[in-house]
Amino acid sequence: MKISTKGRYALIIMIYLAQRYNENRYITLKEISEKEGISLKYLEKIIVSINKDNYLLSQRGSEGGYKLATEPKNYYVYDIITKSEGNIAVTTCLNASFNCGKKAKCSSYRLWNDLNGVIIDFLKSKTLDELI
Amino acid sequence: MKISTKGRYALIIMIYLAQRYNENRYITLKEISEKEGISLKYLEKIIVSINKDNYLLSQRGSEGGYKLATEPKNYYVYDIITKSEGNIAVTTCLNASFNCGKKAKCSSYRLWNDLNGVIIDFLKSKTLDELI
DNA sequence: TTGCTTTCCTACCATTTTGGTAGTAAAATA
DNA sequence: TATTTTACTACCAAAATGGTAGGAAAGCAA
Repeated sequence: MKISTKGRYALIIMIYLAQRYNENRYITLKEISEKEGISLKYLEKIIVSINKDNYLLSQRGSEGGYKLATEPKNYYVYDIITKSEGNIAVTTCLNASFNCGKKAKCSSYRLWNDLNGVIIDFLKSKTLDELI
Repeated sequence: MKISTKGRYALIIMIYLAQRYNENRYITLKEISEKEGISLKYLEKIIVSINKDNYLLSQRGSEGGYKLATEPKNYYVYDIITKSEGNIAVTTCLNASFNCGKKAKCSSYRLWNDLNGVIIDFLKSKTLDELI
């Protein structure tokens, strides 16, 4: 029942970028790595998964790095976590591919589904601008 | 970000017992194992962790088994899950032993702490009688 | 008192997930 | 052209997950 370091570090990266949104510059992972004390190589791997569908703006070479593509208020924690962690369903039995043959009439299933809803609602209610 | 089979099966066991609370008999794990299609040996291991502090009534030998010690409405899903899964903190950084040196001023920390609160409140609001 | 049943207890283990590291290619800039 | 930085691929050790196996202890029935 844990959000792993992928999700946690992803949020740290995004908060770091959001706090510097007004500086309007590309921020290197090297800088984030040094300031936050997280391995550069691991950050690289994590940001690649966040940056699917060009969620961020990125630029290679010197003076390159990453920055938010739009204002912090448009970035939902829910999206950051699902991009970095993948499916966050609270039990495997919530996955469509899981087939125990009694979902509709299973009271456990309904409970986990409700809990999942509560978690998703919470994460969707939070944006980066609330966190900076 | 998952509740493992331990927690899921623990809840299945408890719902099974709760549904038969009025029969006022000891129910064997063999019966639950066959009805729910879960390995007997694994259920044994799981129920031992649930049954800490005599959370249930148990009896060995023939005509033995397990039953609820009190009415289903007195069993909270929160207790069932924490007994079977252990600490359910949503991130490792919520644990007291985790020391990054900036908890109070960390906006990520506050977010995870709030999420954790939402989850705990939900699980504490559900009792077995609501699930049967 | 002898089986049989059922919980209780301790080990063990294969597979998957987590939390990274390493190396290199490609692009951009100075 | 050298340097910087992202982008991509492969690998790996340690921990967690999801069990299995074997037997001891206790209680009931015949």
